[in-house]
Amino acid sequence: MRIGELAELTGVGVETVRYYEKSAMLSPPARAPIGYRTYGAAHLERLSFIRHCRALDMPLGEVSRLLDFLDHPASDCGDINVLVDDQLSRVRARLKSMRALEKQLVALRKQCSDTRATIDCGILHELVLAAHGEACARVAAN
Amino acid sequence: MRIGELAELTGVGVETVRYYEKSAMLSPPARAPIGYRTYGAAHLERLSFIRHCRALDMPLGEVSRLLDFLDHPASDCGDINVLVDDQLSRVRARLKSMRALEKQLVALRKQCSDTRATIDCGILHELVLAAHGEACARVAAN
DNA sequence: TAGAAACCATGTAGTAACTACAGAGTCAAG
DNA sequence: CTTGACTCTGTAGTTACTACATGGTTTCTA
Repeated sequence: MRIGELAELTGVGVETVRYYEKSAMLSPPARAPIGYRTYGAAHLERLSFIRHCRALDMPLGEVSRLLDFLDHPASDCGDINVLVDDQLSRVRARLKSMRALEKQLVALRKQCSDTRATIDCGILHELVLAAHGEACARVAAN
Repeated sequence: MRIGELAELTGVGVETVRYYEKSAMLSPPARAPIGYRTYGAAHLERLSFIRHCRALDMPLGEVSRLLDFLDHPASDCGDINVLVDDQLSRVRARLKSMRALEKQLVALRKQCSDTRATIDCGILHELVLAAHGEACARVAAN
């Protein structure tokens, strides 16, 4: 299988596959006499694994650690639990701040529902006021 | 006010202030005879505005557009509404995928609650199987 | 008043995870 | 036989910062 086919099957770009190889996520494949990369089923599995983890929003560094565990089946898996727990708390923290964000944006959007001059736009007013308030709070805190 | 004070008041790093200047988010300030940047209240307001928008997770490009609106108060504000709506849908899309993500991670975490050999780790098994399944689905789809 | 700590300046390079070329070689189809 | 699609390498761009390296200035302390 050449790089284009592998990329298609896994839904990533060709450049990304080469990038993964360069950053040691994928082992260098065999080469056809002419120099073209030649992949087999093992590479397909490994690349799918990487993409699945990335879909879970894991940083490549953590995916790399998981791959190490896969390559050393005798090792203890306690660290895997920790890794997943960490990922889960990152996701939850992010989720929390995104929810707050959504609320703020909805409130902001309510400030201006029709088209008028910028100078009268409730959204812009609101943003300026909020920013001003934050700056003052900081000044007062010092 | 020198750069350090401005940075402190707005809660950003000194380097970040210089970065904003370089990328034209902040206009170049006056300079003391010795070359030090000298800021006034206007810069403080503007930087606070930028940080507030960034806290709403807006890309700098959009913040820059909002600043343009601020600088041209006579313009029509319809585009501001669109901008905020776009930001809101980005946030909501992200929120949706994060929620799905959390579910998957929780399910994953359940696969392995105690320490055992990596080869028996339910999490790793699950990840491998899921990745395998995705790859097969893609192959079948073609 | 000397010296150290803290501040400021510029410019460059690093981060994450790709993405987008430029320039050149190879291959299959019409 | 040429056109288009594919591949190769290497470099540079993206976002929003952050971290030096190197050198000048100010301010505090002994």
